[in-house]
Amino acid sequence: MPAEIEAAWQERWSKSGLYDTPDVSDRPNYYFVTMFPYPSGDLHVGHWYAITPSDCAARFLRMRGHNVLFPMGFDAFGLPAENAAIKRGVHPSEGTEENMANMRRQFRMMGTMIDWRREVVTCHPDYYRWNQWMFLQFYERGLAYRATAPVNWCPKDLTVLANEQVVNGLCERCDTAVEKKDLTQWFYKITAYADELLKFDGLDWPERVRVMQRNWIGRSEGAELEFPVDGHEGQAIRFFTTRPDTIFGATFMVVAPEHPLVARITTSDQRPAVEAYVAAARAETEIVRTSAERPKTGVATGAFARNIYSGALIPIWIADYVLATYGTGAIMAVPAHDERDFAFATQKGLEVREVISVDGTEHPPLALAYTGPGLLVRSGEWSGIDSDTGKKLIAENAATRGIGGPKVTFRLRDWLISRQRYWGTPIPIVHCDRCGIVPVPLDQLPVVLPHDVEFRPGGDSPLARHPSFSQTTCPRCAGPARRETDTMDTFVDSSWYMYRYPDPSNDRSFVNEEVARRWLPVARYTGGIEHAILHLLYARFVTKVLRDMGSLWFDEPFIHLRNQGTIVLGGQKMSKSRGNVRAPDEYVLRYGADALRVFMMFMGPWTEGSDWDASGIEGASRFLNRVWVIALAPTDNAAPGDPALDALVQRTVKKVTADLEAYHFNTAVAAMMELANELLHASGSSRAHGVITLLHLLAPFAPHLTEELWQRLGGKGSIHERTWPVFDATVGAIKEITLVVQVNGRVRDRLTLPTGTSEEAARVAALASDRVRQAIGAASIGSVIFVADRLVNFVTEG
RNA sequence: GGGCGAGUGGCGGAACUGGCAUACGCGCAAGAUUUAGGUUCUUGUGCUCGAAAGAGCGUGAGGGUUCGACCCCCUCCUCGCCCA
Repeated sequence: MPAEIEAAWQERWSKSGLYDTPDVSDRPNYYFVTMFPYPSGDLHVGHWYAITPSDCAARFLRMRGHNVLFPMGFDAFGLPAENAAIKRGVHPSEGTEENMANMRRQFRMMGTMIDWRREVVTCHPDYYRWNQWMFLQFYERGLAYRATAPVNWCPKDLTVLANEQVVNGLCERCDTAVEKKDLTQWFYKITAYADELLKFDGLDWPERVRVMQRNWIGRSEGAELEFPVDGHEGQAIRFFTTRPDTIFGATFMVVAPEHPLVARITTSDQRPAVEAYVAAARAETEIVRTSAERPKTGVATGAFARNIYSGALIPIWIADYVLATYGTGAIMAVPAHDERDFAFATQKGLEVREVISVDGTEHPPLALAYTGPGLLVRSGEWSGIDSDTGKKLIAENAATRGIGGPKVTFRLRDWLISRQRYWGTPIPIVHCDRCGIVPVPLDQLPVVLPHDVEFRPGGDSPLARHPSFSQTTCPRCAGPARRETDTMDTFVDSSWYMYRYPDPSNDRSFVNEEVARRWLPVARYTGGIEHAILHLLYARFVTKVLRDMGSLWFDEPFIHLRNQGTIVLGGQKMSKSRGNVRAPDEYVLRYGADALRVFMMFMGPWTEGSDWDASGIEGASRFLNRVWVIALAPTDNAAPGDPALDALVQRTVKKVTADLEAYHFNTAVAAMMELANELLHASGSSRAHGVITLLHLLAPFAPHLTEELWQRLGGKGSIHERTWPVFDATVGAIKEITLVVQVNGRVRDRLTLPTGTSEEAARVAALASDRVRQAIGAASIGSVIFVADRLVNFVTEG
């Protein structure tokens, strides 16, 4: 039954173009985007959980008078399709197209208000040519560059990864331990925007996400300095420290085993131990090396540096807890004021020298590192000043001595965008023996991904083996040249797709400015919290670059952001790669899409996520059946109205409206259930009005059922084009309240009184209650607490 | 280790700004309708004592502030996320 009604309405909506959103209308435009999926083949329950509440919110805004654009597309490049090609011989484009066709069908089945005319598919050349265009613009501005660096390599996916794609030292996709490799790769210079990316002014974003991005960017202020290596004229070890105020306490140095100076300064008697240690450290992963629980290991190089502040000669050690890829790959160790240095010093018997003291006096040997603020002691001319001032003064002093100075560092690294894989956007670069790196001229875009490639497990990218693709002529000198065969990280594709929906088929620019000005930036964006760093940070970066290029006029892509929680099954996030997905199709077949939609929104607070337990869908289904029965039951309109029911209807309008504004779908559904329960037993004109109002409130949640009932009840046009009910405060006013009567904080009675009853009247009414009098007994009343329309509390004395 | 969030019936969860704890739903029990099952409807459903009226206890544990605490403060436990 629901399935038939639903399919019929989907068909009619599609034919009538109900969800085709015009660029210009008599209503204000509102751009609502929810994250597009990777075309993995099926929309599972997790996708429904992400999308149907967003659709509900978009429909709500539409009924409130906005011209809402709610588009959808596919993040269609990526590894799974290519891995399937290697395993099963299906070309990635075929598999992807098939998957997208199936998922479009499923999207329709959900009853979403997606405007499919604006679909964006990132693996189509008319989309990815703009990836290439942007790359060339970035290149021209020095924001895309090629460099050799130790990069993250996933030995299973056979490609490099961006820092953001390495989670606890494991590949974000396949949980394989990531290795470090020195490779020449393409980067986007996101660090150039590090400071601006720390600002979230004017954004309505969850605090959590902002904190995560701030942590990821990891700005730290300090100083970069150098200490000369004793006995090695002209050699110095540069290091960054956030605590230049503790420099007099630097009693040794630690450099990464991979540090270039290690081989040069190691003394001959230490050489065998150092070489063995370096070899062992190289074999370890970063997670193991930096784990706080792991005992600190290290070997002395035999060399010494001069702490030019304290004047001491301090030993230089190598230890694997210092990473070559962070900062300068070397630190000054201040065991008295850093926990890791303290642990290392204790273990190796190195000197601990206190230089920061809470009370300004020196203490006996410390049992623990003191990492807090204090006064400098044993710090030469700076002794006695506070540590914050000390940081500043010593950093400045280093600058005057020509050995460094104040410095701000970031944890954020540049975004590594090259991937040694086939199924992605080709990087539009030609390598010419004569001219070097030559960008592909703009009029030659797109550089189309060739279709006829050979997929083989392992080894290099299929593009590198494709002769007519890789062999080309240099655009500059017309001599023989090679094309770049790396493709772009798919996060490049998704970093700007929201700018393409308004004008998806434009072949002159990525978006027409006039159209763009009608929609951009995104007013509301919803999606999974797992994208808090990666996708959202990249999208912000790309937006800022496009702004600086003059292509966009705003600073941030997404003004308002909310994240749904994750759907968990068997203790794990539901996802195809984890093999714990539940298909919605069987539920849709049995209960209908509306029931599944309502259930997903009713399960719990959307922003918190939930464990998947399908048994509750019965409740949603019963509720919708009840609405059906109530709506179609004959009503005697001549019968007198019921003010209490009218009031409940109005309060439900208020509650559902407020809840939808706040993404509290679960309590909105609960409120509508309560109203339905009342309507079931009501009759007369109030009931008829209540039914119509309920259908409007329910329309964004259950679009098919409400549309069908609206039509059956003789409504004109689509219910989805109707105006959202407005709360009538006069009708909805609460006329009677339950006053709780407490004696000494314990509830002794409840009285029904008119709203606004005065303290005096409430007191009198309360004391008229036998139960209250009994509870007070012989005691005398001390004070009386009165909260209007809520409670009166008698506090007794003696 | 640091930061953030969370912990409420058998289960999912609700509770405005410190004011009736457990709305709404699932499940369960009893009843009505039905040949039966299913559907639907009604009633009940935190724990303890009690025939009942009612009383006491009760929001992870312990303490505090307050007339009054799921809510605020302190200590601790557990889980999740981010950072190290």
